Parts: sequence; structure tokens; C-alpha cells
Amino acid sequence: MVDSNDSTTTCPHTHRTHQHRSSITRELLIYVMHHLSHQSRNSSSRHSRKIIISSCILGIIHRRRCRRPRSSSSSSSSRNGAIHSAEGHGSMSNDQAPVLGVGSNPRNTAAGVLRSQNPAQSANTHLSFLAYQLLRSPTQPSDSNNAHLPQQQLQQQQQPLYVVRSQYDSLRCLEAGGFEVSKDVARLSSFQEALDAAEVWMGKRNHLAYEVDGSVLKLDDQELVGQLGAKHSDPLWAIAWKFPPMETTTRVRGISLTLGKQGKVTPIAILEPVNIGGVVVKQASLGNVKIAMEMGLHVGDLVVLIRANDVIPKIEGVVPGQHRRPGSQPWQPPSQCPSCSGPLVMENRDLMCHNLQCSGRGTKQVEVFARVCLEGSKLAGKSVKTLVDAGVLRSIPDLYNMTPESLLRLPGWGPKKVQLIMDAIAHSRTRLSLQQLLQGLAISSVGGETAVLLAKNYRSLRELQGDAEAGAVAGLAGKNMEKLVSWFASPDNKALIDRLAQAGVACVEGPVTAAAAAAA
DNA sequence: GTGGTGTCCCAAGCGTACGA
DNA sequence: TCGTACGCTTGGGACACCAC
Repeated sequence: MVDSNDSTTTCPHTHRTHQHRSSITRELLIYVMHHLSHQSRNSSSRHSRKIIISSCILGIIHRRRCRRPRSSSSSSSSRNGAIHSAEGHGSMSNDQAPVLGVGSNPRNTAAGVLRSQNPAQSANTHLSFLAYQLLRSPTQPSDSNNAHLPQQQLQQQQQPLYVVRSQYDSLRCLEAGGFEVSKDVARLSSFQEALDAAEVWMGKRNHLAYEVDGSVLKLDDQELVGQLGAKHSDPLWAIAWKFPPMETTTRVRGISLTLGKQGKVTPIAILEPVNIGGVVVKQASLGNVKIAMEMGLHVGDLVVLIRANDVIPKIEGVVPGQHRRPGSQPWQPPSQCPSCSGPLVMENRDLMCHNLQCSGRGTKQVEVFARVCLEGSKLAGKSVKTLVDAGVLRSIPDLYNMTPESLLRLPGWGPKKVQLIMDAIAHSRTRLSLQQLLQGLAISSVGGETAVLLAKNYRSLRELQGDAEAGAVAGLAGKNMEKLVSWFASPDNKALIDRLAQAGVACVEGPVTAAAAAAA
């Protein structure tokens, strides 16, 4: 059982980076313990201050077919439950497994099945659904013929069928509704009991019919759950208690560089392919230049590789005491941009390319714009690079000058692909929101949340530009505002905005102008 | 039928900036 | 000063879809 979106706070209790446990987790523990100690002095709440511990069934795989290391785990959770395949649900035939890739990675197999549009194929996967959370109590069925009834009367008809005061209640409610729920659930009265139960349960790991990656501890009391709420996407009333990450060693074949949309250069270790947790890892980010240098990494070194939270490949460090080739030197950061060969500048821990004309940065920026603003265009990575290499595209406004004929001349580009792109571009002229545009322009420090905030305060990019040029942006302060002001002050970006306006992107000029343009 | 590409998802680490 | 929020980044595997 696992929380929706897997957004429970993770506490890798047996992880060797235990000291890195997040402050959010600590706060949750303190808060939970505070409430439990309060409960001990308040006998009237004896039913409400409980903790639920449940098995964390994350993308469980048929063990007979899967010969992955026991420390591996995998997950695929739907919004309100976990998908799993267990021995008790029948065995798979040999010819079924390759179709769905079972045996390599159950998390992705389950994710693929959920996306599959072929029900017959999905039915053969022997996956089961375990419901783990009730988002809202089911209500009395409403009658569409009652739409004319007064609001108060309608509300009375929509009273919950079940009164759910706890997580435990919600599981029983789901069971009553015919959903399968996990049998590995315990309801305990103290935090220590919950921890002890988690340890005991984890000890059974090798004897279960499915794979797990830990346990989830949840506050049982719905009222407390509501009071605690969530921070960002992390609920404060639940905590994932996980096994240590998988670990292996491999050799570094080389180090390559990637360029981000803000001009950040990131070193990537190219590795001898190694299987870890059912996936073959061939490369891993070194985070930033400083980390790579501090690691004292030589090409050819044997390194310790983990998958953080069983997902992201990460190099933990160099295996000590190994024999290196005579004369081998530790990796040194480059002085030139891998894309434009311009000078790189060290800023804090990162190497940055500040050349606004850098084609590498331009390509990344177009990719971001296409992903955010050209929905459904299927224009991404390699396609953008093809356009840049063909000279069709250098920057975002160039998208609006492309013609179907110019795209159809490209090798491998057919009418359907071209039509999708042209439709998405046409759509973006009139339907793009300011929030999307701000996100799509890849302005430093403007991500999803900030874009939403700015879009609340401004009706158009021009309006925001006016304030930014005056030096004050509503809703922002400090360095974030300075960065935005600086972005609008750049002649290149001014030209970009002008070109977008000329292309007819409505949210640049605002609703009035857009309406006028439409009328024209 | 095959190969290439796009999208989505996972969830953590890290850095920066803001506000109490 | 510290806690918090947010932005950015990461790799691999699954299916869908398109071009050939």
C-alpha cells in the first residue's frame, strides 16, 4: 500500500545516508509524537489517535519469473491504489512476458499496462489493483431529474453513504465497495509500535509473494490528517519507511557534457553498462562540476553506483584503493562550451555558458517551449535538433515562420507529423495562456508556480514587460524579481517578444489586442 | 513489420531565494 | 539563522504513434 502519487515523505531508515533524512520527515515525526503524547493524557480520543502501518506494495512482480537481486524493488501506483502481480494471481506463460516486458522492470510494466489501449493484452498481465485510499466518501446517488431542486435539498441528497473518520475506516469502506485492499495493514497506538511493526514486517520481505520497497506509516485520524495537510506535494501525515537503495560497482568509460536551457553545463559519467534493479544503467549525472572535481574521478575508475529511491542512477563515489593506469589524471572541467565553444564561467558549483546566441542553449529553449506551449505537437529532442541542424530553426520565434513545405523536405518527416506541428503552432497563437508562455520562455527562476503567480497579476506579456522595465514586478521580490527584470532588459529578449507579437501570439499583447486582431 | 521518436512516470538531490 | 518553497535536473523503460 502506498500513498497516491507516491508523494509520501521517504525515510530511508536503513539507508547509509540516514543523516540526510529530510527536515520535513523530522517535523512529521515530532508532530506525530506530540499528538501521541497528547493522546495519552486525553482518554476521550482513544479511537482517534492511531497510526496505520501498511505494506508498501510497489509494482510487485511474479517472483518465479524474476531473478533480480533481492534488494531491488519497483513500483507503479495509480492515483488511489497500487498495481501488483503476485503468485497467487496465476502464472504467466513464457510467451506473455516478453510482450509486456515483465521480468525487466515491473514498475514500468505496470505503467505500460495502465497506458495500454488494448484491454485484451492488459487482461493477460495478471496484474491486480489494491485500493489504498479513499479521496472522498461515496454519496447518495444524485438523480439528474433533481437538477431543479434547491441547493440545500440537493446537498441533503448527497450526504456520504459511509462515515469515514480514519484511514482504517476508508479501507473497510473500500472493501465494502468491492475493492481489494492490502491484508498487510496494522493499526497501532504509538509511533514506536509502528516503527517496531515496520521492522518486523520488513524482516518478512524475502518470504512475500511479491516485491516491496518498504512500509508506509500513516496517521489514522482523518481529522488530524486534515489538520496536517501537505507541504507542496508531500503529505505530512504519512511517511514511507524504505529499504536502502540498490548498490553496485562499475567502471567509468568517459565523461561527457550536457548543456541546459539556462546554459548550465553538467558532466555525465559514461559507464560500462551494469544491471541494477532490473534496468541497465549506461550513464549517470555527476550533478555539477564541483561534485565531479571533489570526487577526484579518473576515466577508468571503478565507482559505486546506486539508484536513489530505486529510480535515479547516482554515483556515490570512487571505490577506494584501486589501481589506476600510470599517468592517469583526475577529470578536469572544460573551459569551452561543448556547443558554441564560447568561454565557460564558473558560478558557485556550476559551469555556465552565457552566450545568448549559443545554438545548444537555443535548442534546449525551443524544446522547453515546444513541450509547454505546443501541446500535441510531438516536437521534442531529436526533432528540434533536426530543425536546428537543417537551418530551419534557431530560436523560438522561428517556429512561427516555418512552413509545411520546408518541413516536408526533411528526411523522415511525413505529412502527419508535419500537420501535428503546424496545428499546434496555429493553436498556440490564439489559445496560449500567459502562464504557459512564461513557462515556455524558460526564464531563469520562473517555473510553474511563479508563472501561475505572474499570470494572476498580469493580463499580457507586454503588461508584465512594462512593469519589469520600470523595475517592479507584482508578486515578486528580491533576486527573483532582479532576474526577471534583467531578462526583460536584454535586447535579445526584447526582440524575441517583438517577434512573438508579430507572429500573432495573442497573450503577448493581451486580451484587448487579441480581440481586435480576431475582429480584423 | 520494423525502427525511430515522443510522452509519461518515477522521486530524489541540490541550489537558491524568501520569509519568519 | 533557520525552515521552507520552488526550480531544475537526472535515466530508463513502458506504450503510442508515425514514417518507411
